[in-house]
Amino acid sequence: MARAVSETHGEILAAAARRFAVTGYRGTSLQDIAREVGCSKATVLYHFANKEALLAELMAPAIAVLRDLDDRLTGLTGAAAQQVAAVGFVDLAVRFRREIALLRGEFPELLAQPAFAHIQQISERLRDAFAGHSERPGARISALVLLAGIPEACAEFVDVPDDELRPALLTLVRRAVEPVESSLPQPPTTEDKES
Amino acid sequence: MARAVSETHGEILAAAARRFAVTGYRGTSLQDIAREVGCSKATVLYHFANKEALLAELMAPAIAVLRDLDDRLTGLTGAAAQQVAAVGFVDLAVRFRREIALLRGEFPELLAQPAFAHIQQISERLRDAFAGHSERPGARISALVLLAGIPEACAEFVDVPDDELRPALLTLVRRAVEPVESSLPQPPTTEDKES
DNA sequence: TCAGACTCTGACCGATCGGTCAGTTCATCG
DNA sequence: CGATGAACTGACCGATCGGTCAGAGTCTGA
Repeated sequence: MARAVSETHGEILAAAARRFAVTGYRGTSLQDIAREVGCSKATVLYHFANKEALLAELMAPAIAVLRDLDDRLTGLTGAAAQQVAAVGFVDLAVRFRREIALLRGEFPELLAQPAFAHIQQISERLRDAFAGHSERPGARISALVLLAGIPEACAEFVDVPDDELRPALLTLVRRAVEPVESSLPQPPTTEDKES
Repeated sequence: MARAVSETHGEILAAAARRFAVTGYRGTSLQDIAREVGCSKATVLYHFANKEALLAELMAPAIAVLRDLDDRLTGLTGAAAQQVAAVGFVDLAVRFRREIALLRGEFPELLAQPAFAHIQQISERLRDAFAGHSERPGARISALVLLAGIPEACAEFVDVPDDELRPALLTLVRRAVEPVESSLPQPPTTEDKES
């Protein structure tokens, strides 16, 4: 009955994604996943060190893109940071909205897990960029509303095609974001916004 | 050692609020709450039928206001509905942001509990109103971003005073919301928006 | 004084959780 | 053929969960 290793590994991963999307991470037991695959719980733990490793592998691509966005943000300030953050984050949320849907509302406690320790800091820098590094409360509040609301909307509209969801979100962001006062006379370097 | 009933009852409620705010609803056990009060777990369950009843009593005031908003929304369409929904929802989120913070990201599964069965429907009607009852995807997407993001922002900025948070959010909503085409020539009846 | 109601508790329950482990099956290869 | 190692499993573990229950302590009013 032993299948090729990669086969079962992938099946477990797919089953986990399906179950997490329905009942959430905490609400899904290893037994549930095993039942869906048609193997024993011990088999799941043979292929993955623990439950957290299963989630980490599922989220790895999305996290890689998030880190890349964080890198592209370093050094940018004001309107330039706003622009890169907005385009990058909307793109990220749209592309990985299925992964986001898996975690529906479990981000806070999930981020506390060792595997996602750095995500917290990245999201704080992203929020700063969204606010154009402004200290004005209005700017920071708008930034957080968008950063929290966009993933939620992406997870909800899983079936809306990318090229409909993305422009709608970008239009919303442009309208909603507080225009930042150019404290530094910074030329709008929009050259790398589509890299 | 027996205290007055209302005293212990209130202490348990306060302790639960404190613990829920830190570790979330699911992440807080009845034992945790009992430890914080300085009584036994059985005492907690003497004063409250079960864990869900504890949460329900904690959220009761917020839910009452939400139902009231829902009532005021019935019959309204287009821009009028948008206006009432925006002002009402922002006010609700600001006033009860401590209660919202308790549940940080646990809304989806919490709403599945019997005690909150009707909330799901109310929030759907609220989303419709935010979108001005428009079917345009852009309008519906913006509505969901705001409806999901505003509570999150309110929970995050617990320490920002009301009269700073509220106008910032209202400004954001006015900028972000898609202006609805007045399909019905409806006079802007804003008379009851501040009742 | 005493019955009954109220408040509170320790001990216990069944269920479920993530995770471990010894051992079985089986394909591959020297 | 026999040895090896990867794939897989059932049985089991300790911990924790929400919840139950019989009974102890205390107060009150007839």
